[in-house]
Amino acid sequence: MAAKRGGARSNRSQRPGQPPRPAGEPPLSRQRIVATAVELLDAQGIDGLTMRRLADRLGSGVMSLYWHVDSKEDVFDLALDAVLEYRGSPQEPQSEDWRGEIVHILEDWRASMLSHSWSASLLPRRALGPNILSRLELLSKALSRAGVADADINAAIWSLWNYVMGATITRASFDLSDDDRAAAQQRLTHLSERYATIERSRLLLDDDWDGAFRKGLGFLLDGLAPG
Amino acid sequence: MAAKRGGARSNRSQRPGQPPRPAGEPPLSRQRIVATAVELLDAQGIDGLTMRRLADRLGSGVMSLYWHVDSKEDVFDLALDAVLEYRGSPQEPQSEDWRGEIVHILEDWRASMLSHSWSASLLPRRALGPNILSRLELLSKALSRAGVADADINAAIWSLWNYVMGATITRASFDLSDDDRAAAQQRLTHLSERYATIERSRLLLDDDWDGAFRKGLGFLLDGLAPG
DNA sequence: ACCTGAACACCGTTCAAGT
DNA sequence: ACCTGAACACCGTTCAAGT
Repeated sequence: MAAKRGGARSNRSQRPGQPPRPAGEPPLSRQRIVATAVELLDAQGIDGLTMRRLADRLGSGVMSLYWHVDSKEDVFDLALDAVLEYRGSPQEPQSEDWRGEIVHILEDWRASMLSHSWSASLLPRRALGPNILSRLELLSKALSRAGVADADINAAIWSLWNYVMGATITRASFDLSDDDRAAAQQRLTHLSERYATIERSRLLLDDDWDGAFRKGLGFLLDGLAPG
Repeated sequence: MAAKRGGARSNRSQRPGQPPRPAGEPPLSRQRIVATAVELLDAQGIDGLTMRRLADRLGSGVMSLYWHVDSKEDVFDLALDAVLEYRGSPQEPQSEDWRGEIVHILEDWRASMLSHSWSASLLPRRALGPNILSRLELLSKALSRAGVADADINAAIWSLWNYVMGATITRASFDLSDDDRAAAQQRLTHLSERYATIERSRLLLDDDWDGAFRKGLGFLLDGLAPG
């Protein structure tokens, strides 16, 4: 068994086309681990991230990771927050267009998550890193400036958060399965007496995700700050 | 190694206080598997569901499950949809209060998911089972009756879906970690120049989840069908 | 301070076989 | 038609040890 294990490991570290890491390999660090985890997640999805594979990519032993990181769970948290760094100009033009500003903040948030589609499925499990908090802060300020009453601010923030997270998660999960969607709509047609209404409106085939996101956000903002 | 395995198995099937299943054990079935999976998920959470543990609870060998079920993924799908069965009276009183009706549908949806908190974290990965579709159908009909224009119906459905799913996922994940939330708010205070606004509004300590849900839903419905 | 390999206690699923 | 055990190819993490 030990021999078999050994064989498997050497297969892994001699991946075809991947020469052994040069001796000048930079030392392990929390940062390098997180960056590589994001790469791996982008390439292989959520189930593709394995402490063993991560270590391989970094050219180190598995257990070396645990010096810099508490657990796999920790890696997930760090990767999620890393991907949510806000890259907008810190000094916004302070326009009068508060509504455009809020829409921009939320569309950017959604876009950041959609460009790393695993991030949506990571959300339900985890905590609020500094980059998420920064975005919430930004949003809160914009809502204040827009004149939302103090008593309504938290509810407004959570409403928008809920909407964005729901939309992003939905979009990311449906994206994986265009065929599934077609098949589902097919099933609907087949059972059309049970699902007559959503069959007729072609709910599952509508694929203008960006448009639907904007439209729904519009409804919500109308409700939040009428006039 | 074979011996060790055997030992582990017999430990498992002789859990303390759990007599061996009587010979009259009902036969395995898809239904029984799903029901037991839900039990197990309720008791142990998402990481607690294991094909091996599931088989143990059912008094069968692991591989017997695979006759009735395609994969673990399949079990997740079935468990999620099982928990979303709609238990309302099929013949609603058809009230004039369309808004109350919609609120009821969505609060019931949220409540169903929150009473099986693992269901929220399952959402991002998966498909639309019959019970989910039924709820969408119900919602669609209510929106029609409320006078939402046909052209807006799909956007309205997805907006409400996004909101409910986002709210449920957020609530379920924050529920696990009251301490984390307090710690996070603590951190905020400590770095208060960066997060001044959300620190002041005590965003992370606000725990009237039900109230926030209803309030935000109100905003959204105001936007969806003003007047 | 930082990195390591061996070992432990698990996983999901394939396969060939049993009834 | 339905159920099974052995085996395969993995996991995350503990631990004692190395530099």
